[in-house]
Amino acid sequence: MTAVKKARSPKVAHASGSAIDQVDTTYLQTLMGYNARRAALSIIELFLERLAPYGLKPVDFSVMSTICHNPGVTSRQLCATLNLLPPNLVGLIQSLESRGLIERKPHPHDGRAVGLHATPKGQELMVQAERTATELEIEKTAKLTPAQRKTLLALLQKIYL
Amino acid sequence: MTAVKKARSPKVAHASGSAIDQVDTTYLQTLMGYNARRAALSIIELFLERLAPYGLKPVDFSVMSTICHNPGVTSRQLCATLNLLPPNLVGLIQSLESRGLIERKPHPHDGRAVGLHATPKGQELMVQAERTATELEIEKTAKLTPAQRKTLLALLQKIYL
DNA sequence: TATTGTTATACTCTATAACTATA
DNA sequence: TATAGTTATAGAGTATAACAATA
Repeated sequence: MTAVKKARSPKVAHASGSAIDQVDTTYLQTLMGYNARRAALSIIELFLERLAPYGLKPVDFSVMSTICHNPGVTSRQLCATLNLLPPNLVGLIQSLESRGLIERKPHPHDGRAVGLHATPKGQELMVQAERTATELEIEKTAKLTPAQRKTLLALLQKIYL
Repeated sequence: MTAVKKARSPKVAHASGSAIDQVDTTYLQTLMGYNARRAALSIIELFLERLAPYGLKPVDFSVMSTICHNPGVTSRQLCATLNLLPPNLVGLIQSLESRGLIERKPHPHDGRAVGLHATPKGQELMVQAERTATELEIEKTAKLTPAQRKTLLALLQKIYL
């Protein structure tokens, strides 16, 4: 069930003039980066469709979710946590604020920083959005048992955390 | 060991004026898309460094690797296999050709199509590049046992294949 | 009529340098 | 001096529409 086929050496080749009917990706499938990227893009494709009604793309969603679960979090903390660059967060935050989903309040101890808080409207949106996201993910991972799903999450976190 | 903590509801919040010291990402960590993307980006980051000497980025690498293992493969087949769009492959193929890594030969049965073949130079480069990629991946997944690594690959493929 | 490969182009995402205000 | 937030901008990646040549 977890068997992985041996990758073919690049030197092994078909005759020069023959056509390929079935493309062999055995080697690429041995690479974690390739598989993780393909799996992520597959999920994100559906994510974009399902979350479009909320006006949220993956990064917007992760930022909003993190703000909801961490009221008062700063931009810098968001960047460090979600691996974003500060300049790329500025417009995103402004957009969320102008939509009335978040508020910027002065930081309690640091006059340079700004605490980000979800408004009631933003909180309500995210309750629905998170429900939608979780549902979509369960659909996309339908071939996995709940135990396999837990295992997969834990193993992925061992790579990037 | 594979335990997954319960996600906190978005409604649960700290007091409005308090600062966040440790950012809670419990909910995002329950999402496969988030974890797969973070893991992929973590691996790709090192991939870019290590494969830069070969002049190969992830997409170049996957295209070259697929051509090596499938001599005579067409652009369309590459697009379908690697989930790329034809217009975005044109410049990439031209670049690989001008570097002397691949050759374009007429397709045996289809006058519209062009068969792509790795040159000896391209094959030699890819033997080294694939070795480097495999090494880097083993480093990045060092926290996983070989059995866990196999499991992870198989589970990811259940999502996107 | 459908498909392969191509061109042109637009849009999004990501990255870098430099500035200001505060610590 | 270092850090938070910001601005401007450049580069890479990804997307759509339309075309010529061939099936």
